[in-house]
This record gives sequence, C-alpha cells and structure tokens, in this order.
Amino acid sequence: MAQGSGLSIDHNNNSDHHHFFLLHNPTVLNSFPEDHHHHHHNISSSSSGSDKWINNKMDSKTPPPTTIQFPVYSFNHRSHDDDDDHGHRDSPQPSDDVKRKVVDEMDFFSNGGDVKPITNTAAATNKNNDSGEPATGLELNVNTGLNLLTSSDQSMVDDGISTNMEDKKTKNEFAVLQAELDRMNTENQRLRNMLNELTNNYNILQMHLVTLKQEQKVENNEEHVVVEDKKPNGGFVAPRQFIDLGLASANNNNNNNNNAVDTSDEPSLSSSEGRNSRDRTGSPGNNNEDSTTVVFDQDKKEFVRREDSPDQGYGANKVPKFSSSSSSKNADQTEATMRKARVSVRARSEAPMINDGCQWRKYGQKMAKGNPCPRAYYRCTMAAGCPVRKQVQRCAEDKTILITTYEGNHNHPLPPAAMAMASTTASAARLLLSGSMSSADGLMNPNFLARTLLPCSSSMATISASAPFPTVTLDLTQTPNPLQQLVQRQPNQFHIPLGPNPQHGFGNASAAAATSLLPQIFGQALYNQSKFSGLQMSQDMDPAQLGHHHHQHQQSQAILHQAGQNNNSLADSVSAATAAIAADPNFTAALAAAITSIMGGAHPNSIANNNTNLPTTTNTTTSNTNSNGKFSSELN
DNA sequence: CGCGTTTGACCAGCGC
DNA sequence: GCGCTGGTCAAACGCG
Repeated sequence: MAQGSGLSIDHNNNSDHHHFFLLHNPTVLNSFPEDHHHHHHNISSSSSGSDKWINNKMDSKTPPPTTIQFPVYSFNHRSHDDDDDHGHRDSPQPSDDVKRKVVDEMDFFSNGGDVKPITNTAAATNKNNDSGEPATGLELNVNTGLNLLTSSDQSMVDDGISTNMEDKKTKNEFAVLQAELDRMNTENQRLRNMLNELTNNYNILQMHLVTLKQEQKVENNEEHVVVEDKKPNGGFVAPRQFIDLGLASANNNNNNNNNAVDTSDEPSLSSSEGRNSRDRTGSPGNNNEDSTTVVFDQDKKEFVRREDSPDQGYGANKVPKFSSSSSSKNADQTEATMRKARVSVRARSEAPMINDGCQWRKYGQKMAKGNPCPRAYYRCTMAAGCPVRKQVQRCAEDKTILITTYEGNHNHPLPPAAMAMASTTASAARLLLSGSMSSADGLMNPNFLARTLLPCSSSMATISASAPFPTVTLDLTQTPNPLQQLVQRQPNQFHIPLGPNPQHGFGNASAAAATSLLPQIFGQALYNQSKFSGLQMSQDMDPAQLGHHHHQHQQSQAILHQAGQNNNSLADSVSAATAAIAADPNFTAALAAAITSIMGGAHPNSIANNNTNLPTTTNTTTSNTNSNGKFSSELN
C-alpha cells in the first residue's frame, strides 16, 4: 500500500465518488441544499460540493413533488421570461424541463437553504426590484407573485374582478407553498440530524481505522516506511499533501496572516536584532510562505521550494508570538494572535512524543509549574518558517499520559498522516477563532457545543475558552466507545475520550485518529452553525465524507483488501475498511487507505495528485530520521 | 562537519 | 516595581 496511487485524492476521483453517491445516496439526502449550477438561473448560492452531488442525483432521478410544482411554477415562470428576456411565454407550456427547473428553485431544503428560494425569487424578480421592491425575506415571494400578476402589461390586469380572484388564488397558493415549505424545512432538519449522526458514526469508524492502521504499521511495516520516507537533501520525494494555509490563514487570521502583515511591515532582518524582533517578525526576511514557498511539481512528484529561504535553520523560523507583540501596529492583528487556538492531545504513550507525521525540532525545555515533568518545546521543521509549534509534557497525575499541544498551521506539504494534525489545528482554529469573532460566548457554551459539536455525543471535545488561548483537547486515554464516554472533566470544557490503547505507544495512533477526527468535528460544528456557513465549511465537510456515512453502512460486504490496495475511491476505501473492521478489528491495511483518503478528502484545496502517497508515515521517529531519528529529550 | 539537542539566559506578560 | 511563569534564543555540546 505504500504505492500511493491508491491513496490518491485526486479530484478526478470525484467521479468515483459521484457515481458512488448516485448509487447509494438515500432518498433523504435529496432534501439537502441544491446546486444551482445546472440551472439557467444561477442564483448566488453557497451550496457546497455535497449540494452538487445531491442535486445531480436529484436532477437525474428524483422527480419533483408535484405538490409544489404547480405553485412554484406560477411564481417563477415569469422569472424565466425575464431571464430569457423574450417574454414569449405568456402561456407557459410546462414541459418537463421547465417543471424540473421550477421545482429545483423551490427546493427549500437545508437550513441555510431556506433562503435559497428567496434568493431565487429575488434574482428572478430583479424586475421587481427595479420597481422598488425590496428583496427581503420570504415576503418577497408574495410580492413577486402579486407583481407578476399586476405590474405587467398583460391583458389580465385589465379585469379587476379577475385580478382579485387571481390574488386570492395566488394567496392560497402561497399559503400552500408556505405550508409545504415548513414541512420541508422540518424534514430537512430531520435529515440533517440523521446526517449528523452518520457523520459522527463515521468519525468514530475513521478513528478506529487509523488506530488499527498505525498499530499494524508499527508491527509490520515500519522499515518500509522508513526507507520510503527518508530522502536525501531533505526533499520530499514522496508526494505530500499540502495544507491550504490560504484557507487556514484566511479563516483563522492568525499567525499566517501575521506573517504577511509583519512581512509587509519590513521587520528587521538582522539576526542580531535580538529577541525583541523575534516577537514581531513573522517570518525570516520577507519570507511569506503562505502559498509560494513550496509547490508541487507533478512531474517530479515532489514539492519544490520556489523561494529560497534566507535561512534553513530553525533560527530563521522566527514566528510571531501570539500574545506578545507589544510593538504590534495592528490592533486587529494583536487580537487575532491573542485568540490563537490550540489543539491538545492527551494520549497514553511510552514514547517521548506521539507520532503525528511531522518533523519536529526541539528548541527548548522548561519545568512547568505544577508538573514535575518538564515541558518540551518543538517546532515543525518540515519547512523553514513553518509556524507550527507543539509542546509535549507528561501529565502530572498520570505520567503515562502524554499531553501534546499544537498551535499554528503548517505552510508546507505534509504526509497524509500529518494532514490529520494539520487539518485538526486548522479546523480548531477556524472554529474557535470564528467563534471568538461572532459568538464566543455561545461557542463556549456547553449547550452550544453539545448541540453543534457532536449531536450524538454531547461532550467529546474539551474546549477551553480560557485566555489566552482557546484550546481544544482530545483525550485519547479514555475507554473505548467514545459515544458512551461523556466525560466532563472541567467546567466549561468538553472532552474527547477516544479509543485507548495504552500499550506500546499505541496512543500515538489514537492521537492521529483523534486529530483526524477533530476537523470533522469542528466542521460539523461549523456546518451546523449557519452563521458560519461562509467560512468555507466545505473544506471540512467534504461531501465525500458525508457520503461515506451512508456508504459504509451499505457496503459492509466490501472486500477488506480493497481498501488497502485501492484507494482511488475514497468511498471504496472506507467501504472496505468498514467491512474490514467488522470482520477483523485488527485489519489495518484498510486503515491506511481510509484514513489517508479521508484526510486528503478533508482538504479539497490540497494538492490533488497524491498518486504516490506514502503509507501513513506517522512515525515521528521515521520522519525525524532525516534529522536525528530520536528524541533524546525524555520528558521523564 | 553538519545537524539536532541541551540548557542557561533572556524577554514579555501577568499578578500582587 | 518586583517576582513568577511561560516561551524562546543561542552557545555549547553530542552524535553519526
């Protein structure tokens, strides 16, 4: 499975997913937000990729309910005329195509989508706006209909009686429509709840996949991984996925943006500027690496650094501190940095560090208050200027528990396994920072979390809003069956108890699993929170992943081997993995495929072609063999 | 010799 | 202002 072709998350594979969904999408999913791409009236719509797929299926298979069809048509017909700019449809011939269009436009499904019909109508009735009609709310539908009947220059207006009749008729139709809309909204909500459950179940399954995968790899394949992952000259010969920091930074507005800002501020480049400058210097010299530093050379199947970094050592990696920056010129920046989110992972491990797939360099160690075990500080060295840091410390109460706290977002390609952590931190920051902007209080409200984070499991994540850094904690030390482990250790915090295995560093796998899970959790949270709908949730709630929830239930008979060998199809991978788990919990080949695919699928913006992705090279020691291969800094 | 770790020192934030 | 604490730096050191 080292042959990464199987792990490809190539966008081309979307077709596979698509087919898959066509085959297995439950009818209930028809209720989800439609896609307008196939419409002539392409109204502004924030529909996600899932919407597309669902809608595609809908268009091709699901006839629109007739109960809405007629009234909708009546309301929207003229909009077609307007768009067509012909006006020759005074006597519409409701062909099947027209019907379908109309019904699509009236597909109110989805929470946020309850606005869609309005937007459709609004767009369709631009003419009305021209006449001063404010395009606000559902009322617009009424106005639209009335206007269509009264404001046009058609002969039907001439007859006042008939107009009144038409008004009443229209109102009745509108009432019917509204009732139908309510019903559909209710149905949509129910479907969303179902989807949430499926998502959660899928997350759990995914976690198990990773766990088992890593266990197997440690036992059987480690040498192989080492050989493939180690490359001279520090080049990434193996294709690696790329964290879309543009997205992360755009949403997080944290250190990545700070880098840009600081760079523009022309910080002192001298290495002797001392510690004062390190706090405000985002990156070495104008080293804004958000998107230009490393590019994927598809021919060479490797990532190439386009912009030479002034320094290769960690000394060049002067990342802006989050809470310092007394010299900061930008108040917003300061605020953003102060709200930098962290992701903490608690795992039982004998190893000094959990394996997260990244290369780390230790740059410090301190004795922290209240803990006899020292705290080690690491920074990511997979790319110069990578702002990601992590702290590793053993739990004071239980020294078998290793607490790893991550912060920052990678600005370089990552191996699939590392994608888990990267996406986790990005998603966590996205959630927390977004919450801090819009509704920090609500975000940290346990009820909110219970409702949005994990509808099925009200407390799997520990989210601490305490200053200065909002922190999300994954607890990998609890008993299995996360959904039944609702541990709430601290007030205002939610915990994520995940499948444990305290033996021989198995917590590493759990950590990776947890980190792969968290993005979806946060994605779910954001997805559920309509106010965050504009935060590119599709990044996390990849439709493919959503689809798996259903698929995994329907394809439990898939061959186990398939997941391990054929990763071209994300759905197939998960399907096979699911079956594998059902048959044998120790089946691990499926895990690599599934988790890798999942991780990749969670980042549509990541480099698509991972055709030669390595197996989940999550072994930190392996990754660090380039540098040192050991972490001599035992924390105990 | 290069690279990573170690470790004492430095700095900033915070509370008193 | 002072001390505590967390976080980082960078010279020294060790390893391969």
